Amino acid sequence: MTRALTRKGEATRARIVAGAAAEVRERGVDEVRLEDVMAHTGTSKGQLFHYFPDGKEGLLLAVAQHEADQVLIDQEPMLSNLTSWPAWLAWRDRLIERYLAQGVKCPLNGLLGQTGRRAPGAQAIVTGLMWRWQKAITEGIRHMQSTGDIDPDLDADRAAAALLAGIQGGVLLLLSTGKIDHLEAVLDLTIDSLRAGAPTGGS
Amino acid sequence: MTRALTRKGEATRARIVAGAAAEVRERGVDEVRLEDVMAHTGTSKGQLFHYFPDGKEGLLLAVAQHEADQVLIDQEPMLSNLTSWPAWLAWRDRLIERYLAQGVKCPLNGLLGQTGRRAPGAQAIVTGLMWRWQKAITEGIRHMQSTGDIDPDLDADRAAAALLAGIQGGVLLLLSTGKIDHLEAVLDLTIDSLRAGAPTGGS
DNA sequence: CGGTTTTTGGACTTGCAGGTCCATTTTTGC
DNA sequence: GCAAAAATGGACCTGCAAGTCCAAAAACCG
Repeated sequence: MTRALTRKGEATRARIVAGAAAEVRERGVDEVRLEDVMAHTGTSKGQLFHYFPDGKEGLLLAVAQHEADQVLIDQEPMLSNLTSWPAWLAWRDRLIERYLAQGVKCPLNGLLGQTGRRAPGAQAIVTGLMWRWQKAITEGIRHMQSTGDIDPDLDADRAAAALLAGIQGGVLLLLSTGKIDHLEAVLDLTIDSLRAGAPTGGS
Repeated sequence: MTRALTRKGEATRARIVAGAAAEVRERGVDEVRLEDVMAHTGTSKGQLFHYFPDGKEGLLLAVAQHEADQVLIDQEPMLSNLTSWPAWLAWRDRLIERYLAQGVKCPLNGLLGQTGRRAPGAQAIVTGLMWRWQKAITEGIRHMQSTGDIDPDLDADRAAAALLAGIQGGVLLLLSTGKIDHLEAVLDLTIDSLRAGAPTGGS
């Protein structure tokens, strides 16, 4: 665990991870060859195995963590601020925008389901990401409940789970069909549904 | 296109596809070697390339089609019969049951997103599956609208898109986390939401 | 400085899995 | 039954990509 990385070393390592991540986004996990990474980052095989002694697997794991973190970062500060309906819509817009821009190049498409089976570590990364994501949504719902904008009787965690699943599915369908419609529909209808349950306008 | 397959030939071909499908479910798409298929189906390399001249790619394509069809078949007759709330719940139960049993072994996990990029044909298979699936849901919603059980003003296609996305995400999360909670939450909450919008009990 | 450790480059090895080929056996259809 | 076509078995080829190794260069640190 004690790392002996000099400045330069750390920079190189970071460059490799970033380059590998780009390569994964571009070609997909299974299609990435170490040579691609080397070419893309201007490094040699010696370096790759110097910084990632476990070889490709270790590198991909680092990439996965890097990308997983990025997914949540990209949603900030909206995701941590779901305190009003306009804020929810702003988050919605950010999601749409982000995934529209990303298009087919999902950095985690290989991770979900498949890679989870590969490395036990990858499983943990995905699970962790989903866990954090859902937790943030739950907190948003709870806040809206505290302000009376959402029915306090609603199971916040369950609703967050459903919304998260919807988002994942929406992204998945974006990946396979190229259309963002599903993601949009999920976000709009689910948020509407949350609003509808509010004590304000209900039965 | 002119096939010259004898009885035996057809049987062997089917055996290969079925065996390969099992193998894909078991090990995942990328981890399947032709030798695995050969061992599992008691066939030789000559046979594989005899029935699938395009090699692995052609075989996997056949497997994909086979599995995609199965996904919808497994939901019958419920999926084509969403004509009452109990019927909807029966469908829900069937989905839960099916995916609970299937667990991590999703035959299409490699297809979604990733393989879609690989073969242009795989893309079409997934898109086709999603299209048919969504269409069936849409028809269910339309029927419920016709009987007054769902608000006629609801955009059935959009609602179906959202539900489909939710299901996909639920399955995805089942694959990565091993828990069926997300799928359950999506189904229950979405169906509830459809009911809530009904003219019967609404504002 | 100068010894030590880290970083870097790249040639080389290795194993594997997809794909080719052809000889042999079986089935078909008349 | 017999010729043609299809089915089968398996040896062989081939290319690729991960991983190994070591020697040279650069950075670190007292």
